[in-house]
Order: sequence, then C-alpha cells, then structure tokens
Amino acid sequence: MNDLTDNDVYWWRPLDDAVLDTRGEILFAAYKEIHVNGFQAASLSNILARTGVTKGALYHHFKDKTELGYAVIDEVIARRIHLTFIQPLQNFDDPIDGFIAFIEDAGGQFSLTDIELGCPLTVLSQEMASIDEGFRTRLTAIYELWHQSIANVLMKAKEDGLIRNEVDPYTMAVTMVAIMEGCLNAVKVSRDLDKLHLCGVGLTQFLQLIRKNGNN
Amino acid sequence: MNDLTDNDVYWWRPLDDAVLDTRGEILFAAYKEIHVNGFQAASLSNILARTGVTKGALYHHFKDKTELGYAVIDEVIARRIHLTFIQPLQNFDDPIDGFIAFIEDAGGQFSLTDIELGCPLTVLSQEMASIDEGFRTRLTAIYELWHQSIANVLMKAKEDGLIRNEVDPYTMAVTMVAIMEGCLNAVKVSRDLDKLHLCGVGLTQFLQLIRKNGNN
DNA sequence: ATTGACATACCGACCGGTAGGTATTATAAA
DNA sequence: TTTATAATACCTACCGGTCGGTATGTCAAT
Repeated sequence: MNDLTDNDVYWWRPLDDAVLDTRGEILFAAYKEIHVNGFQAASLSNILARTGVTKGALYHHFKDKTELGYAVIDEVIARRIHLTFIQPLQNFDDPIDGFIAFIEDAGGQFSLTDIELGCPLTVLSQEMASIDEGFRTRLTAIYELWHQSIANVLMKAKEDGLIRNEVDPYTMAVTMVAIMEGCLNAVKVSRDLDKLHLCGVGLTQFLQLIRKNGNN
Repeated sequence: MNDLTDNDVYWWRPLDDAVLDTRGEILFAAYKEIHVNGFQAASLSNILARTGVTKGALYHHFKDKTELGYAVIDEVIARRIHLTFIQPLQNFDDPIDGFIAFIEDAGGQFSLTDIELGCPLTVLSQEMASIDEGFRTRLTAIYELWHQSIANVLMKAKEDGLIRNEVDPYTMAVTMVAIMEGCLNAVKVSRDLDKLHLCGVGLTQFLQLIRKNGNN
C-alpha cells in the first residue's frame, strides 16, 4: 500500500537517533499507519506486519487500540508539531521577519511527498474530534500550546514596539495557525506545491499588516 | 450514536423541499453518515437502518461503496459548498464589505452543533485525498470552483478600483479559503465558538489590507 | 517462584458485497 | 382491450474476509 521509508517523508523522520525499543517501534509504526489511513481505518495487523512485532507484544504495551492512538498523539505528534512549527519561531529578534523566513523556508523544506499526506494533527482532528472525546482533548491541548507559543512571541514583539498596539496577539496567533493548516489542507487535496507558495504570499502580506510602520 | 435530526445541523438541512426518491434518501443518509464517521468508517448497514432502505436497493442504485461516496461529493457536498460559501458572495457592490458581512453573518448562522462536525469538504479531504484518487480529484474540483469564484469577485472589484492594484485575486482567494477552512478546523477541535469570532476578526483585518485606501 | 516481555492460536462481530428471487411498471404486439 | 415480454426496482439470505481483542503458553531475568 505504502512503501515510503521514514526519510522520504518529513513527518516520519525519527525524532532523535535513539534506538527504539519494542514500545517505541509500535508507537512509530502506528503513527505512520494512522497518518496515512486515519485512526479508525488504521490496521493493527498492518502495524504488526511492518514492525515484525507480534500482537501479544502490542497488547502488552497498550491496553487497546484507543490507548495506542492516545499515545501516538501525546508522544509522537505533539513533539512533531513542536519541532516543526513552534521551536523554529523562537529566538528571532523580529518575529515578523522570523515568521516570513519560516514560511519561505517551509517552501523548500517540504516536498510534495510530505504534503500529500497532510499535517497529522489536522488529519486526526477532522476524523476524531467529533467521535472520541479523548482524542479531541489531546488534540486541543496541542493546538492551544501552538496558539499560546505564537501569541507569546507576538506579545514580546509588541512590548519591543515592533507590532502595532491594536493587534491582539492571541487573535493573530489563532488566525495564523488557521492559515497554515488551511494551506496544508489545500496542498494535500490539490497535490500542487504552488498552492503552498500562494498561501505563503498571503500569510506574508498578512504579517506585514500587523507590523509597526508596515510597508507593503 | 447520533440522534441529531436534519434541521439541528446546518450542513444537513435539505437542499430543497423536493420529496426524495429512494436514491436521494440513500444519498442524503450516506452524506450524513460520512460527515460524522468519515468515508471508510461509514457503515452501509447504518445508512440502511436509518433509511429503512434495504441493501438490495442500495446496490441497485450504486455500484459499490466507493461510487456512493463519489455521488455524495458530486451531488450533495458540491451543492452545499456552493450554497454556503460561494453563492452568498455574489451580488455585492463592494466585495470587501460583502465578505466582512458574510463572516459576521456566519458567526450567527452557525451553531456549535453545526461546527462540531466540521466542514464536510475538509473532513473528506483529510481522510481520502491521499488514499483514493477519485475522491481527490472530485474534492479538488470543488475547491478550484471556490477559489475561482472568489478570484472572479476580487477581479471585478479590482477593475472597479476598489482593491489595490498589486493584489493578485487568485492568491487572495486561496488564502481566504485557507483561513476559513483552517478556522473551522480550529472550532471543530476546540468546540469553542469564540475561535470562530477570533478568526473572523483576523480575516476581516486581512481583507482591509487589500482594500484601496484601506483604513485600519 | 515470580514477574516482565513477549509469542501463538483463536474468537465473535461486523464489514462490503453477491446471488437469486419477487413485485411493479413500461412497452408493445395481438 | 387484452396479453406477452421485458426492464426496473427492489428484498432476503448468505458469504468470505478482516477486524479488534483475548486466552494461554513460553522463556529469560530477578
């Protein structure tokens, strides 16, 4: 069904070079299976077949399929989002320049293969938020962290006088995340990387809006 | 599992008051089942149980489950998107004012129940775009129509001198759709209608950006 | 001797799909 | 107008396959 190796897909690259134990192997294989097929259609048999781990081992480490899904969110997806979207935005002198650099960088960092699968966070949100409360709260927590991180950066920039006074950092943060996730959705469905650049231009122009003495 | 009636959910309100034939009943019930559970987890047995239609009737009207899914996109979701997002934007003298009015209106039009389920287009895009090419092309066609419709409105406004010359209508259109879909995603996962207003403010400010002699 | 870390075999439930019949309606020759 | 034919619109019963989950066994380490 899917013969991609870890390094073909940005989302699937190992988080560090630590050797995975059995639990970690299951977790990472489950993450990939879920990313492609969604949670409900994710097959435990597939996960086991790919890892060589047996069903006994799986049910030794995880109570049931749902708990495995929860662990994937908490231990894999949360870190991935932090690594991809949150961490890169810290440590910029001017966050507007930082965001714009991040967006331009993303255009080169992501390949078509990466984006065909979409953001794992959105995939799971759309599928599971209205079906399972445990999924919903866990996913919400990640989004909230993301929103707050951006809002904090903007807040600091505001204090430094880089951003217009009337701009509300949290409102901007939520909108910016919406643009990025909406953009990744557009690219996933169209399989057209140009859409990524189009949204990048749009988001960049949006960012110029909130800048003090903003040019355009 | 889900005892909502049609009129509780905006997305499920009948498109017109024509009496549904058997095929139409199947189609609409399938649409709702898919909207809640996604396509792969949508159960034909559920659809049949809810409609009272038998499996023989279903397979008389549709070749298989996949063809039923295609028909749901082409005949239900496409119209729904047109009705919800495209049609309301026509016939505004000033499209920027129109968009802003539309966004403010959406805040009142949608209830929490509506948005918990998310936009059917995004639900299916995230689940099926990377799995089935037939789904992907059909969903892409709807997005493309949406993008083009907005772009056309902006283009006309540009000719009328209402929008800045350096604004590219198509780029703006793609970005605006991304914001709206990303916003609906945020609301779905957070179950917080305030997020809808936050994104509304963000999108409104974004729209002011492209206006000629824009105030802020 | 007990515990943790698996391995193997198997189970019932549900899934999408099919086979084969029937009731109803449309077409058209007698 | 009646009657034969044929297509449409279903209905019922069933099938093979996959699913998540479990029960039981093995085996090394403590």
